[in-house]
Amino acid sequence: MKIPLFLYFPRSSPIQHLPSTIHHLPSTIPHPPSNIFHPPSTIHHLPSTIDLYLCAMSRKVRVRFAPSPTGGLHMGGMRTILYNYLFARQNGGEFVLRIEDTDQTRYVPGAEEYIFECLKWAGLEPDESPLKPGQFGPYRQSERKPMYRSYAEKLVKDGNAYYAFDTPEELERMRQEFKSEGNASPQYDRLTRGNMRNSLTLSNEEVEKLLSEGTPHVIRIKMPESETISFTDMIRGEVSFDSSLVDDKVLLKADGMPTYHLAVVVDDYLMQITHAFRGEEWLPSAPVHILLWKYLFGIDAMPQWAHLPLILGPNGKLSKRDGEKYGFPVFAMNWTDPRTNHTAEGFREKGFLPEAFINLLALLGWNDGTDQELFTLEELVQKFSIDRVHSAGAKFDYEKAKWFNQEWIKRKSDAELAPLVKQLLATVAIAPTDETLVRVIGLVKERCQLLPDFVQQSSFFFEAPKQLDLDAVKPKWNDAKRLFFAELIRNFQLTQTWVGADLERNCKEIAAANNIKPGEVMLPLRIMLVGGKFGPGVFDIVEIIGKEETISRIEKALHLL
RNA sequence: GGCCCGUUCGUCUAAGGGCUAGGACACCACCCUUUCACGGUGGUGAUACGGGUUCGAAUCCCGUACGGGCUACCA
Repeated sequence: MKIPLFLYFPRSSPIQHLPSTIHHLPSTIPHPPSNIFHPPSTIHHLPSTIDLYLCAMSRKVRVRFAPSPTGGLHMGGMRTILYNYLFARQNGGEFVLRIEDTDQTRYVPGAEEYIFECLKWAGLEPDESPLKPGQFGPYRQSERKPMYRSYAEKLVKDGNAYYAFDTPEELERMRQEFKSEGNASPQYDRLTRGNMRNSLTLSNEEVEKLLSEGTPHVIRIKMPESETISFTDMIRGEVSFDSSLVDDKVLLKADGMPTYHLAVVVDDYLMQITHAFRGEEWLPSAPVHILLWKYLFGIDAMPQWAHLPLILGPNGKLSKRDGEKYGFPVFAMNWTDPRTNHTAEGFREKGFLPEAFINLLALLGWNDGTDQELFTLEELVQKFSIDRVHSAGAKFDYEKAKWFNQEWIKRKSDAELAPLVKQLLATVAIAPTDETLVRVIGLVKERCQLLPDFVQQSSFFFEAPKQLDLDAVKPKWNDAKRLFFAELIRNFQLTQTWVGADLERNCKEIAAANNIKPGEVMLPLRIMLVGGKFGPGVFDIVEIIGKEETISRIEKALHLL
């Protein structure tokens, strides 16, 4: 039986394994009255399955992908998009694309358009986006700037955040000062905030004065002294943090823009997001986001989180650099950095079919429990389930990725492939007729892993090979063979109907008459026509390239032998 | 360093207390093939380690080791 995904049942009861850190907490913790904050004595009261069910039932499923337009779209991001898309389609929900461009110093022209193009190529188009606004716009955070400040101010008013006036130099000095063996990177937190210039340490008058003078400042969350912050991740089950170990993250920057932490919570709320998928690298900042939900909108409104496992390269989180170093694409499409003009390879240009790309991405961390590995997007929509997503990171295997592509090339019809191959052949100035091209594709497609392989595998059908691998022929070349080929040419010249099977029979008869085994002349003939030791059956090639071209290539080769 | 997450063939993974630990990629061999592929058959190859719980542990618990992530007025 299939359980709709939004009825999420934790795999293990949260009560079974208390976090070990819980025992070390001081015993004098205040007990806040929320059901998601668990001082030791109330740890059992997680929201029940029924609560989650009721909460989810009342809302239409809405998910979002929120990239920051700073460069190429990583395959990990692409997989997050896929899972979002599948989840939305499967639950009759909506998939939103929101641009997280709150860091104006990292603005990269063209990056946003590039992301739209990736989605289009993969066929994972959002229901709402900057290009297709719904009723929750705007869909760029830079255009939502005015909304964030009031939420930050509310946090300050309620005592959950504070103004901080420290300059970058002062922050750096603090980090140096508190650096020790036991603490490699001191945080702005309960231990250090008392030494800094903020509305916690300054008098009200001073704060008012600084504010009215327009002194640059940020707003930071004030992490509680000692609470256990827990939530149930859709993939990992219960995860807990000790609030005293989390730093006072900046919520609103000096330029008035929110940081990711504030923006993601405010926007997810305003856009009525019900399920939030993101990479595992976000797990450590989850407690900040949970607290913000509690302070701002109530924990019941918070989406269910799923932190997806990372896609790993040969050494850790897969990076653009890995691709360059080991020769495989990391981005969905080619990305050229406008500043350096440097291009990083993409799956599209490398010759992957979007179907294959989606297929391999889906299987990186998920499977349906059977031996099936090839899935169409429609099948994935049917069969995907978030609780079959692995919690461990998956190392990317380019060899297997190519296998997926090869399988998809074989699955596609010759006619479907034709326009793609035609485009590729055009780059080497070959312009075949559609009819011939489709025939050729049928003969060579199972020899191609990547689309550009079609050029090597099919160009000799349309033009004589520029180089012949004569070294494969010369060692065993002799006068008997020379005579044979002379006779073969004569025979071909006299042949009226040009049918591969008949020609092959003739060829074998001539060989037999000259006391030559057919095998001895097949390879030389192939080299003469193809140039190398590859390609479909020799007489399939002979038939397609035709009488004149066949004879001409044999004659040309004979001069070289 | 601290916190968090993780650990089954080289890689992706199956097995939700009960078989000989299954499949796929890659690799090797053979078959098919007058080339290269496709296809077919077979093979090499894994439960990190140590303790528990249990009649029985890859599976549940604890510890250790190892791997990864985070530790910015970046996302």
